[in-house]
Amino acid sequence: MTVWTEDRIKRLRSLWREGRTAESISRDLGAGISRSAVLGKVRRLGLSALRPEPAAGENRPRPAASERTRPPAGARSEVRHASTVSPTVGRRTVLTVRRRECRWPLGDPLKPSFSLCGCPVSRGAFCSDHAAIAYRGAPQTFEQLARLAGV
DNA sequence: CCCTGATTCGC
DNA sequence: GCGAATCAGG
Repeated sequence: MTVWTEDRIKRLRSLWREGRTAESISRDLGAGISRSAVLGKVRRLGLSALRPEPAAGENRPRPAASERTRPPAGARSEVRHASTVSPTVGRRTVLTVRRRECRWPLGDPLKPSFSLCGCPVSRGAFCSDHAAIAYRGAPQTFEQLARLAGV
C-alpha cells in the first residue's frame, strides 16, 4: 500500500510548515507512518531547509519540549578532570572503534597492542580527558610553544 | 536517560 | 522512493 497519497503529502507539508515535530506529524497522519517515515519524506520533498526559523523575539511555534518534566535546575555542572587517562590499553582498535568513541591512540602503532581509547566522545573525536589534550588553543607564549615543540 | 532533526543504505 | 536504524546534538 502506497502510504504517501497526495492528501497525506499535503498535510505533511502543512504540518511541517507549522513547525510540528516529526513525531507529532507521524501521530497525526497515522496509517502506520512512523517518525522516521516523516523525516525521510520531509527530506525527499526538500522541506528540511524550509523550516521556519523563528526570528528573535517571535513566538516560536514549538510547544513540544515544554510538556516534559524539566530537570531541577539547581545542580552545578562541574567538569571533573580526571586523573585516569589510561596510559596503555584502549578498549577499541582501528577496526572496531565506533562512531562516538574516542579515537585517541594508545601505544605503539607498530605493535599489535596498539589501540584506541574508545571512551564515549565528548568533543570532536575524543573523550573529555583526551579532548582536553587535543583541543588546547594555540600557544599564547613562546614558552608554551617551546614546550609544545619539546625544546 | 529523554528528546529533536539528519543521514545512511538495504530494500 | 521508502523508512528503520543510526547518527549527532540538546
